[in-house]
Amino acid sequence: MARRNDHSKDELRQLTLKAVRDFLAIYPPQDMSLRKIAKLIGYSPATIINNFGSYGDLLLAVNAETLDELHALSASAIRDESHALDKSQALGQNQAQMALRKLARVYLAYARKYPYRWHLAFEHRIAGQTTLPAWQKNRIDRLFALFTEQLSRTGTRKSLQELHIASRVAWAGVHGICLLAAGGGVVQENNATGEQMLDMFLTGFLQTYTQTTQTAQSKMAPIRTTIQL
Amino acid sequence: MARRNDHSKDELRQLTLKAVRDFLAIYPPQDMSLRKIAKLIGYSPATIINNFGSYGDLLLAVNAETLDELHALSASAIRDESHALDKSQALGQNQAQMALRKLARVYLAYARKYPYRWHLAFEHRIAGQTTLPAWQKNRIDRLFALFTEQLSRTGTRKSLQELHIASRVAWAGVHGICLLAAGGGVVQENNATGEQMLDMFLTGFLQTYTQTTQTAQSKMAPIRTTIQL
DNA sequence: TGTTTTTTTAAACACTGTTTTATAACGTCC
DNA sequence: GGACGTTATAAAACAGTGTTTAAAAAAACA
Repeated sequence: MARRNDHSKDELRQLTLKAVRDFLAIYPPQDMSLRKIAKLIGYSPATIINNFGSYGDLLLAVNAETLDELHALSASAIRDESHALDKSQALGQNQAQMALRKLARVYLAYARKYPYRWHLAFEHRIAGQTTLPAWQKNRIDRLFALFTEQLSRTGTRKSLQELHIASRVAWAGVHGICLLAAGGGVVQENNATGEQMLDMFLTGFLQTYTQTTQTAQSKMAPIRTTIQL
Repeated sequence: MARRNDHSKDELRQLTLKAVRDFLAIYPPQDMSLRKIAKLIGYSPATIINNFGSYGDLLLAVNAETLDELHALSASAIRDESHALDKSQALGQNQAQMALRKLARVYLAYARKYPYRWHLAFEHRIAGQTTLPAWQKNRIDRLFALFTEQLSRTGTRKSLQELHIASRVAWAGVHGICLLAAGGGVVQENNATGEQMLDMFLTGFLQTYTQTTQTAQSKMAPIRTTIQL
């Protein structure tokens, strides 16, 4: 019940975050608890709450780390691909497509390597918190931006609106495939490899996206746009 | 503490399931609890556990209902589309494509109308249950099968393996887009409408899928297939 | 040294899902 | 009708959860 001064405030933060990371390397999020983490770092539950605000805020901090790590890996992968000179076709457009494929593969590799943390970052809802804080939303937007950048570099002339939508579609496809391939959730897929699925998706998507300048909906069949259940 | 006989065993099951459905029509899953549902139906928590096995099993039963409902709506939508005669091009291939678009829209409409139940069905992990029971996995497979059927009707000659993968890709894309459009999760998208995203995705996917018989990976660029983080 | 501030936690609180145990009602047999 | 076994129900206890309160000890400052 007394002051210990074993660690500074920031050291304790890092210590706690590492404990969570280590825990989630072995056990799923639903097996984790504030009290277990507290025992793991040798402090009381109240101490963690004093430092993070609440258990939910601790999870939010962990998710921020996860998103930062995923972003850093993706950004550097893209950078490598952009700087690599393509002798067969030295066109920036194909570099952008390559970068997009690489980006998707980094996503999948990350989801496979850290499935529990990956799941927590994307499907966790903070109890009682109806909307997530701005600094967290910015991290999500930064991930979308990676897709937007590469799509804009494909050389195809598109409206800003359409570029925006396309980047969301690209992200959604990659994310959905990672859900299947990384497993851990309700849905799972063992027969098909994630790489095959990613390739099939991106091939179809990029081919149509780069071959035309007209909007997608103008090409589509004229059926009623919304469905009443 | 005594026997009441107000409801039969099956009546009580239905009563409980309806209470959960009603609850999830207003409040998110993390706000729900066994005791709240018990109070809602006027029985004790132990009674629910006696009838379902555990709280997790109750959620599983609710998810089964959700998946059944989604399947039924999807199947009938496809049936309608298949029986509708297309005067402009009376080809079964285009009917299949139309059915696929309709299927995707039903998914989106359902995710929008029952967001909490939809989320619960696809992202819930039963605590302590490492793998979900076979009767639940069958329901998931039945949903995949709807995509497989329509893809096989597009007239394009594909190997069984490739058809299998393609149906997973189609499902993953639709699911990822529904995640974005139906919101409720960490990621959310308000600017782009779900319909636009679905159209863009399916247009690209179907165009490439139907235009060629060769495998997707043979067309793709020869880069290393896996990424080491 | 005495006072204030900061850090830490034990204990209490209001929850959670689950198990145990007791009891009241039902169906069945004599 | 009365006794018996079965079945349904719930109260209470249990182990766990995140959070709040209150107190105490160490550090910092006067």
